[in-house]
Amino acid sequence: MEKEIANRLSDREVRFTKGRQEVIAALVASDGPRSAAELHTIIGNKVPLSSLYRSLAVLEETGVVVPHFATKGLARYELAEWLKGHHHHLVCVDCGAVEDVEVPTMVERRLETIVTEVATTSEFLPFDHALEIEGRCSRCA
Amino acid sequence: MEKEIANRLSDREVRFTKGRQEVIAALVASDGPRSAAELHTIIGNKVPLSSLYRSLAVLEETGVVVPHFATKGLARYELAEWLKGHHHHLVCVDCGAVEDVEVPTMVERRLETIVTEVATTSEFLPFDHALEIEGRCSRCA
DNA sequence: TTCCTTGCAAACGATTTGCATTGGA
DNA sequence: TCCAATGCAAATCGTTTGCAAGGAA
Repeated sequence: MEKEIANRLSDREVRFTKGRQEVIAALVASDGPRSAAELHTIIGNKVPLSSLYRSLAVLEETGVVVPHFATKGLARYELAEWLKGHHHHLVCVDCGAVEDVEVPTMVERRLETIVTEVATTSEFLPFDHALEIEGRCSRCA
Repeated sequence: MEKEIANRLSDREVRFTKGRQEVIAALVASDGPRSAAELHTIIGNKVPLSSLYRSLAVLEETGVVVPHFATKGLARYELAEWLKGHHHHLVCVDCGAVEDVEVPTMVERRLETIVTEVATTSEFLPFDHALEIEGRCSRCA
């Protein structure tokens, strides 16, 4: 996976520096989106936050990571769909943790059908959808 | 609708002051969630932002409004479901505007089925769900 | 009077930026 | 060599809070 990312960056003449590699490694190891502060901790406080934000900005512009906003004023980042596959999120209303869920292809198809149906009733051109399931995670239940 | 809100507040011994009424009026007139800054403009810059935030906090605690986070970590508020009904959102990837969509009951049922199916495969107790449809709105298309 | 609410300004946390320095092709 | 990437500190943005003044019960 780091290989595909390296190629993507080099195609766009963007360097895959050490700092950027650490961000990617941290995201690959995560089972859900992570905020800059969380990544900062995971990486071990080596990389200053400002550099982390800069790495995330570059990776976002290159289409490698994508921001996600589910809980109060915090951007969390995750690998783009072409890297980690299409998925949805379980958002804990108590602790704010966000976890990925894979949805079986069959179910995903039904969901796409719904999205199409909903969008045709409005003047809106849909490209994507996100299903956020809110509830309580196993730790908070 | 303002009547139901007034009752809810008085039941909880919370005053329905002029500032709070203006926030509600602005939200009732909107077709999607609105940020504090947007409400500030709609209301006409009369109410200072800090008071607006305080009104929103009280209305949120009383269950009259709910926050929504779709773009750039900006909080946008809308009337709670018991007031405006269950609905979903169309999020424009260009301008960031968020608009409500009503989903026919039949379709909504299918969506609930999907949510239940997805959640049973994980240790997660779902109470609610939000379907965000990302695309381009009629103005940006 | 006694709380609750407001306005203003200052404080806050998350994120961004300017600038001088470092590092890679 | 030369431009991009970094670290640090200061700035910015959205949001929150302390405090003194205003208003309702």
